[in-house]
Amino acid sequence: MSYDPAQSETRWQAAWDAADSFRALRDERPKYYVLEMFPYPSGRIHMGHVRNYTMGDVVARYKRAQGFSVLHPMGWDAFGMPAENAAMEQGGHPRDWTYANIATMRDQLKPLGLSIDWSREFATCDDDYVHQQQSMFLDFLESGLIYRKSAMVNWDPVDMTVLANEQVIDGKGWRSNAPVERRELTQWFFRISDYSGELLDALDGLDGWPEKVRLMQANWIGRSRGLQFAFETVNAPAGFDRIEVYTTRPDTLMGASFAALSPDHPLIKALAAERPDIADFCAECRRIGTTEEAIETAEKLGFDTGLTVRHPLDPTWELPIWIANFVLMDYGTGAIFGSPAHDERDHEFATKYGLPIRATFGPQGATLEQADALVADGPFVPLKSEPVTYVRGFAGAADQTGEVAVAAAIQHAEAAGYGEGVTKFRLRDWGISRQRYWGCPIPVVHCETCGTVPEAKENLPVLLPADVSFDIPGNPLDRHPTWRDTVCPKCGGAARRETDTMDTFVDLSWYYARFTAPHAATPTVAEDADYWMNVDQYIGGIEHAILHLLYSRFFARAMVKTGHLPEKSTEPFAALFTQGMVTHEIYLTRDDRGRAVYHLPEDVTDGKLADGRVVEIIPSAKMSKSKKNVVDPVNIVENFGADTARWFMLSDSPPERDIEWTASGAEAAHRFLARLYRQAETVAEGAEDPDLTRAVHRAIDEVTRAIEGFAFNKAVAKIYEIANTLGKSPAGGESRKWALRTIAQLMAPMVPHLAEDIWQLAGGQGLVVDARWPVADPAMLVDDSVTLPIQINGKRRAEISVPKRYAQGPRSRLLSSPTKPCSVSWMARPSRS
RNA sequence: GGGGGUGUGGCGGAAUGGUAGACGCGACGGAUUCAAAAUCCGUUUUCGCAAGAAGUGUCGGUUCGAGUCCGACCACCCCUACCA
Repeated sequence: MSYDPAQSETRWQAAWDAADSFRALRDERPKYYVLEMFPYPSGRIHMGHVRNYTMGDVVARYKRAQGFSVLHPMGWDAFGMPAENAAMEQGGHPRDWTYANIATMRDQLKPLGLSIDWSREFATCDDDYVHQQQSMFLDFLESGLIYRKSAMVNWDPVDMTVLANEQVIDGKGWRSNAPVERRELTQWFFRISDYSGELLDALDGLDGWPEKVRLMQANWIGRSRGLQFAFETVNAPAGFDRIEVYTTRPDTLMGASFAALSPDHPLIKALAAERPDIADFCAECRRIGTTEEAIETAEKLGFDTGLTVRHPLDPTWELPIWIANFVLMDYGTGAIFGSPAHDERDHEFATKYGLPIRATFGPQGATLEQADALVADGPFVPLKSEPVTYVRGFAGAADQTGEVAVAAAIQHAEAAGYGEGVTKFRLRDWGISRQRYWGCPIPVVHCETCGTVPEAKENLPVLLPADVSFDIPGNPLDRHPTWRDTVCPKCGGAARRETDTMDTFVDLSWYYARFTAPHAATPTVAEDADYWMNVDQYIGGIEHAILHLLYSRFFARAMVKTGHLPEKSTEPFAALFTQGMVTHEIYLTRDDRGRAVYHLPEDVTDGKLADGRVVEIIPSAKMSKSKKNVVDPVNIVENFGADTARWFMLSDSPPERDIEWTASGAEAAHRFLARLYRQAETVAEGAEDPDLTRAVHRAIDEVTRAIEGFAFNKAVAKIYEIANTLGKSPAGGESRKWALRTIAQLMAPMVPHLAEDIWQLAGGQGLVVDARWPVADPAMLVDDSVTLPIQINGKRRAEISVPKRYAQGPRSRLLSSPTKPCSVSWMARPSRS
């Protein structure tokens, strides 16, 4: 028999199924919950999935062998636009498309031999999941966590839907790539901004998260401390006596030269109604505001309204009110004061429109004249921590840092009563309304008499109607009278259903909790959540560092508040690991017009096509269909077996870094597995080889530490090493079999099928999947005799072999020599190799 | 503009402040074979026949000793961006 992955992988998967090995059970063992971000059922699994789920599987199997009761589930992120787009393009129903894809992908995933408890599988579009999510929505609504407001939204004219700020990239829709327009719509919002401070502060406690992700979230939440105060207007229309302004640099108040308002500011809107020139300017700003060139070139546009405001520190000092396209209505108050001397943007604006530029401070020791001269050509913007000299100060000392001056200015404003210190966050409330069909319906009705009324819980789930068509853009729910028209649960009168559905990020914000009790009649079950939560290790792509993870952290808090999760689940993910992408070279040739023509990897051999043409090679790019640099995992599994794909995914590159898939690497992985299989088959007579025994113990120690540290590439290297050692060892009989069995155990998390083969060939009892993780004997980790390198002035000059007991003690000595002193040192640890 | 990260052989990458280049790929040589594939045994940082010397982006510093710590610079990558 030779290594036959097709046959043996099927066999061992059947054996695990028969033994129900991976069912997650609540018992007396300590629990371990490992979760990989679940896939969107696009239709086929790709190499990124293989890498993600292999890593999770290594952790799951390793923890299982260590005696933990492991929860390792799988499900489907099944709502979303691609299903609807497919229905539009090819006909059919999004539900059918989605469930067919799930079936295909499940069939592709299962041969990988992942230790998943498939009994917990669900899709977010399952009626049951929709039901529980709607039920929680009603609880959140009742707790005041959800509200409805009219808001300017980002409207994607192609997908005909609202986008979250986060889904707008460079002014374009994240999916359609169409320039986003602004529209005013009544929308449902989650009050995530109420939790801004908490979500930010709690980042400090997430020790198991990458620093990078914590930073990205902190920047996204964006806390700033500043002064909010009001300008008194001079000749503004009635109702606009005061204009609220927010600034993080109140210390520059004496350098103010103008007030700038957003084109969307209420005062400007009021003026625009009267004045066509202002209306025209605002329309122009809106148009430019969403195109990509505007963001690139960022030209500052302003319009002088002719109105003025009084300076808060000097009522006789009037500042002009300008409309400025760079002032955003949804940050701060939509109004600022311009301080051109100390702000790049304000300086550009003031220069363009001939507004005064007055320095508030200059370099230490500067006079008023020097400071003013300095800022004439450009703004003076030192670090806030740098001491400067205030030449137009009004609070605190003349010589102080910006930080101190800001605090003093806030104190001054509060004492004098013209303003107060406030902390603001960049984080907006989370708008979840989507004008799409294929999502979780928002369980609310609009009644003519009672207004907006939550659907009664006994009427849940509100399921999507099946008879819909996608031949015209827009939301089919809007034009489905029998579904849309309903009765008010409060008064029984005629009412209309809410036709918006929820952002799919809502579905993703609690699936990890649902896995703890996936088929329960309530969203969660206290005992199950209490036992399984939190997720001990979460694994996924860095692209979810902000949105998904931040929303989930908010959602967990909302679930704690509404009693759906225990208090300890405020932070649901104890540890997070973000894995790198799978990349591949891109192969292309040029057509007669010089345009790129891409070629599939299987069509290229040694840099040439079958017809002999040489291809251009672009190194390491993310696998993408359009560039044709994709390798289908299904083919790899068919040709080499799942273990080869898994082994390659774990070798070479550290898990957090990108890995380049190469055909030669995959073949090498396969060769190694086959060689090891042959070694296990070979019956060798012989005695114990103490060197091998020691090497095996060392391997146990090193592989264990590598897996613990998420350094799977090092674990793989150590297994290569011990396999090479075994190949050269004269050991035979039981001692050799023990070595083989131990190697099988060490490999089992990575290549579980081959591990079972070897375990069996080497006389292991039962399944290796049920074997307890081996423990290294500390006494075997040190050699009796060690080779110590001798350094002279840090350079290796010699090595000596000494009995272990002499390899202790001082590490270096300073010696005198006839010419100059030199240091001789020796390492108190054994030589490598 | 702001924030973060990374620079080590031909390549992916190893190295608790203590022998730089583990392990793998590729390449080269040999064995086996009629031949090839597969397999097995070697060699493979550079210069040098050798002894030896140099060597972790560049320049400095700390240290008996620096890929690792500190400072400056260079290059590349990622994220983010009119945030008042």
